[in-house]
Amino acid sequence: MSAYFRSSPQYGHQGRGDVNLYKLFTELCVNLLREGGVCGTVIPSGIYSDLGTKDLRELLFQKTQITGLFCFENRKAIFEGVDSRFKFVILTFEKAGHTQAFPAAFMRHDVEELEYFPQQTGLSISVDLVRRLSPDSLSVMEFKSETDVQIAQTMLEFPLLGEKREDTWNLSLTNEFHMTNDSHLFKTSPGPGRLPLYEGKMIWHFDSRYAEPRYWVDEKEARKAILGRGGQDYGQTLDYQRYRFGCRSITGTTNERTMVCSVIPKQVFCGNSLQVSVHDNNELDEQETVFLNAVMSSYCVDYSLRQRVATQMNMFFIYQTPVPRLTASDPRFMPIVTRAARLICTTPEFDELARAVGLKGYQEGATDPAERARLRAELDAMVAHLYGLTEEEFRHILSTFPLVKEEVKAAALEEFRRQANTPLPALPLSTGSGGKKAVVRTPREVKTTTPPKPEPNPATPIDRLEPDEIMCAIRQVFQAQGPLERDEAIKAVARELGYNRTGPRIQEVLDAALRTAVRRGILGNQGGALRLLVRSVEGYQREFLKEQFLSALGGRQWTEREEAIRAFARWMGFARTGRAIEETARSLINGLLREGRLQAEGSRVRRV
DNA sequence: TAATCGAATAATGGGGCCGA
DNA sequence: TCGGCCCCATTATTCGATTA
Repeated sequence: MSAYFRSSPQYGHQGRGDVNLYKLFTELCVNLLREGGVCGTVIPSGIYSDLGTKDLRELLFQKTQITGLFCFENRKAIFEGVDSRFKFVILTFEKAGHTQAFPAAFMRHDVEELEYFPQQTGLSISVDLVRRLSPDSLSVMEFKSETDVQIAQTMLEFPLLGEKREDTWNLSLTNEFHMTNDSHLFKTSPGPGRLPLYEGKMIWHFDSRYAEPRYWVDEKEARKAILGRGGQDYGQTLDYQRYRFGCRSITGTTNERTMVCSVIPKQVFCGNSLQVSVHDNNELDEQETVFLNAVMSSYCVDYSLRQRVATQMNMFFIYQTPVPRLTASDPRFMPIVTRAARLICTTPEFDELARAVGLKGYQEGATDPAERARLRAELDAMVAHLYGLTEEEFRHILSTFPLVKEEVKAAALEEFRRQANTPLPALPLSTGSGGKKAVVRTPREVKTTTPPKPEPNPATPIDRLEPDEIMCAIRQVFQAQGPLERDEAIKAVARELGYNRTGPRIQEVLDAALRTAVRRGILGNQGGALRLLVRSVEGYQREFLKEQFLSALGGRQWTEREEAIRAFARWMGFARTGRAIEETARSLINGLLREGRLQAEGSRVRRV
């Protein structure tokens, strides 16, 4: 049966995964429609989230105009006998043209709401945004408000975790042992030569002993299984002998937390309900593992994943999460690492890890519940700042965790506010009253080829700074701080550029730069205060961007495309030319070429 | 052949409701 | 007030399938 469907030309968009009636049916609907015909169908939510429906989404985006994606949860037993957490979609589309944006509503409980959809409920999601958020799967995130879209775009300033980078660490996940396929290896009692088998339920945030193990594995047998039949065991260090990042693969969006992860001790094996990081190519060192764990444990990342995941924390979801991949060369790195390490390293098995991040030993781990709560609030706030979120946005994120205690959320928010006023201490470790100060090791040499952020040289006179460098500083400041009066703004930008005093010359230059920023649509003037107009490049009108692109290009000289894109990004104040900017700029170039406002020769372009 | 994803099904324990 | 029962949240297990 499945062979028939897989080979049928009329079912050419079924993609990977199981043959599934609703998938077949959806494609059939598209095929049967005449041009201009419309279709409405009730199907499982997998249509917008699963990897196996990627091709179908592509088909719907390209061959139809989607007129509605209304998703409801079966909480109120709209379909009897179906699990309450199962989600369905009422999908409507017209076979005409293609979809640029579509109205969507998620996690509704009452079908009556359909009456007001999409006029009064729901929001518009652009296909372009879907492509940027989920380049690998085209899965649609479950946005419930414009704030969600905004936050997603802000977070997208950082590279997706699955993107392999030369200049920083990378994450690759694996399932070590399969609970079914490898069950012959599992013993039900500990013994000499046996190591515990960790499962998902055994961990919680910063806690790798949340429950006791059920199974043990003979180390020799396990090594043999890991190395496979061909692999030689000459005593080499395998991943289980390192500290690893591990996360639960069984989860749910209505659970207290959706992303549950921790650093796993050495000398344990992991079942497939606990996916772990791969280290055999030095992808991640110990400090970076701790850093990754801190970021992944945060409400920010969890919130992002909750909008994608159903019940399985699949790897492709994790790989499509934007994560700031800081290294020890960044001043914000160690404050996060040391705090997270104090939460993780509370037992002797983490002594080595504690030392690797600069603590004296596991004795410096935080065991007092109040202190642990404080450290967690600090970490969550730090990560929220790292992502460049506003207080409103962070508040919104916290509000999407109804099962988390109010006081925990309040502490995180309060800490967020405090950190907004007081920059983070470089050496964080105040271990409470009477506690000893920890020593932080000098950051190790990082294997970065390019420094993550070019530090402005404070010695450079302001007149000699590149104008675009000032634009980037302006965007940076407003991204971090929100609306500012003109005078405050000048001071803040000056500080960002490394000037401690704002003399008359600096004031003059920066005042002019702020006006330029308004002209370029970076800032807006609202009631006397300046504020960031648009956080990321896709918030702009396309026509406006085309003008800006041409302006950034300057005269009629030939410019390499790459260089032109970079110049455009700086012109708009974006210090990093991320994927979003890159894609937008390429599309602008194509548009301008079509309109004859730009000409191309090989890889170079110039104004006409 | 290992890695990975997807779907169906199930066990368990707590909380709350309800009738005796 | 108490016991039974159902719902919900949580945490899986198992099987089927494709793809690199």
